[in-house]
Amino acid sequence: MSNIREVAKKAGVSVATVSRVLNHPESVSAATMELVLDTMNKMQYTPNGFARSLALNRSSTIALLIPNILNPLYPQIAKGVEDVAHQKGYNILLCNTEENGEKERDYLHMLIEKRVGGFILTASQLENKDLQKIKNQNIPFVMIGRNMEEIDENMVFTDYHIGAYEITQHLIDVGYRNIAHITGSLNQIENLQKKKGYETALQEAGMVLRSEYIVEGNNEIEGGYLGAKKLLQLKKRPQAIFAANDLMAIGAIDAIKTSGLNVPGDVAIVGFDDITMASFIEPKLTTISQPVYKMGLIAARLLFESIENRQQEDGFKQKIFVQPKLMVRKSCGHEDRVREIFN
Amino acid sequence: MSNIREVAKKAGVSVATVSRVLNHPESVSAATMELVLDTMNKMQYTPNGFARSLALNRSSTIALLIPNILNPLYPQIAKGVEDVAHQKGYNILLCNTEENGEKERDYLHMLIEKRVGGFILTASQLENKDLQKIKNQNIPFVMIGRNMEEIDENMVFTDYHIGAYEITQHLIDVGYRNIAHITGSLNQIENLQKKKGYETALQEAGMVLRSEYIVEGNNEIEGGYLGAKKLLQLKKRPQAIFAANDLMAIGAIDAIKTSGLNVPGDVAIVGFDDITMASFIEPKLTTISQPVYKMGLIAARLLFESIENRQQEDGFKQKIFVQPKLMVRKSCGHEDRVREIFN
DNA sequence: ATGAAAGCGCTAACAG
DNA sequence: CTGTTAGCGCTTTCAT
Repeated sequence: MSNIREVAKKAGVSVATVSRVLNHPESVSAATMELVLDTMNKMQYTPNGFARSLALNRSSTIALLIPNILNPLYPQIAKGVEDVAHQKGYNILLCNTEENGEKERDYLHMLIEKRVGGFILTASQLENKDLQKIKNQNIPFVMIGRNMEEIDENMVFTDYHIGAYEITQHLIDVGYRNIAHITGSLNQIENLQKKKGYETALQEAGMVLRSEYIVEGNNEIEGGYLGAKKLLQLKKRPQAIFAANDLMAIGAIDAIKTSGLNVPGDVAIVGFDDITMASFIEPKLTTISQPVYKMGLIAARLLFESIENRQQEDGFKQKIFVQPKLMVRKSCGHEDRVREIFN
Repeated sequence: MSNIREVAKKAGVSVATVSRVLNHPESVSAATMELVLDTMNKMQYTPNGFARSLALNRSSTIALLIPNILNPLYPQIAKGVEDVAHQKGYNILLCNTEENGEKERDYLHMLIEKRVGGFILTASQLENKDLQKIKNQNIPFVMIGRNMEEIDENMVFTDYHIGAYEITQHLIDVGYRNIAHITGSLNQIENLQKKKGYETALQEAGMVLRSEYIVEGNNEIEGGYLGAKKLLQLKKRPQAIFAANDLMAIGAIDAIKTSGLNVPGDVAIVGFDDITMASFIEPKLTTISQPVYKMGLIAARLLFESIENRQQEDGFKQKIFVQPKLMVRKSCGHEDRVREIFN
């Protein structure tokens, strides 16, 4: 693997000149230019990025931390981030944290050593102390998905509380009285917020909260399946279930079907996220949509803004709020109920 | 951001010693060890990975190139790769090539400059010339998914031809005579192989190939939808459709349903890949399963093997063949047909 | 327009 | 067990 010195020697110029044709082509005569380019080609020279980054003290890679790449939500975010990163000539270091704070912290250190240009933290479990570490190293970052009122950083998020509130409200509007909730992992703040939204909606409607109607899932299809099975065994079977994400909703639908019951006839199901598959399962899933691809785009743009202006007294932090949106489809039994009522 | 020299000075030792506590802790006295560790902490020192990689001439990151992160197949592969990479203390540079040879080649250059430790190329469109470039730089790589008989490199793949042959065969066995095929993008070799498998099965069964029964899709849900719509308009509507991947199969099912027809009653559908959702759509999808997560694992292990033995006269290349497996579920109408025949 | 040389932060001989 | 020092390959000032 040849280096800049060998190229310089072979071309009969100085290393500075070779460096210049790469970085400041305008400052090199046409003849030299061609000569150097030519010998680079002949020698199959590829500049060494490490040396370059070391000299320049900056890299062209950013890090993307996501909790679970197998949840279709996150590839969409990744796509958004990738689209702008690639356009900026950056690469992405992908880290799958598996919703594990330890692993996430682990990655954090590796990435700081790698001197990434910035971080995008998705549904991060990092604590203030960890974030402080990033800031101490003066590495810009933006958070996606989690609204932490108390910290003043770049973030783009939707309000989980409101989303959960709205969809529960919708279930109430349709006419259900006994509404259960399969939560996500309750050590994640957004799942607490969703649970809160669910509870608030119920309370405002003057309904009692029944603790047996709240079961904890694990954010995966299987958790939804298990949760629904548990709910089906209750003496007083719920009429509707709000699953904290679409994956669990899909699992819940599966559980209900395999129990010989009908969705939404016997039990209505709604989810959260609006992953692509939500529109393709049977019945089509009523859910809360967040524009995740866009959120990825926005977060990445925000990040590059910070990267490009890092020298400045760190500018204003932005909190970008994205409106969650109720998508009424079939699984909530909206139409059926409406018909029933008017009969 | 402090560096090794400052730490050394503050701790009153040499830079070599500081370096040693990081890289060869066994060769440092306990007292010095603690002292140095302590001042590192105090100064919030994080070693500079660039400098390290430059001095060592090796990095701890590998690159993963995938065609489309939005196709759930690839996150599974990524998970497999990530699992072993993380265990080895490596990070992953993720590149989404969008099935675009240009973009892939683009990434290739960036990654070579970044001196990644190795490449995992998934369903790559790279030509021999490009691969040669990687080899010239002496960077190990392994290919996933595509069996290129003619080149002698590490690869793990399933046989697309056989898979397509088998599932078409199964359609024939069930009793269908008019079997259509929605292909993937035909500029990708695996889709040519699948098409070939479909054709071979038909021919061996003594059936005629009808060109109007072959329509080209784009590997996405939408392509399957459009393809199926087109097929439904044919004078002689096919009884069964083999879609070249599950995403398109899902699109095709949607198209048939929205046309007021029934799957598999009116038209049977089968896919390829066995993505998670294949078991959750209605009817459950008959498809060909490839153990993609495992393939990711295997590929990554293979890669690390090459990385760790790179100095040796490059060892044997391995071609690991993974058996595709027919998953018979509902969408092919197997049971219905069997019943019909025995009535 | 070009060259000489310092320096980015680290590792690993080599010497003690 | 520890220190001195020569690189690793590149960019950039400072001369010319």
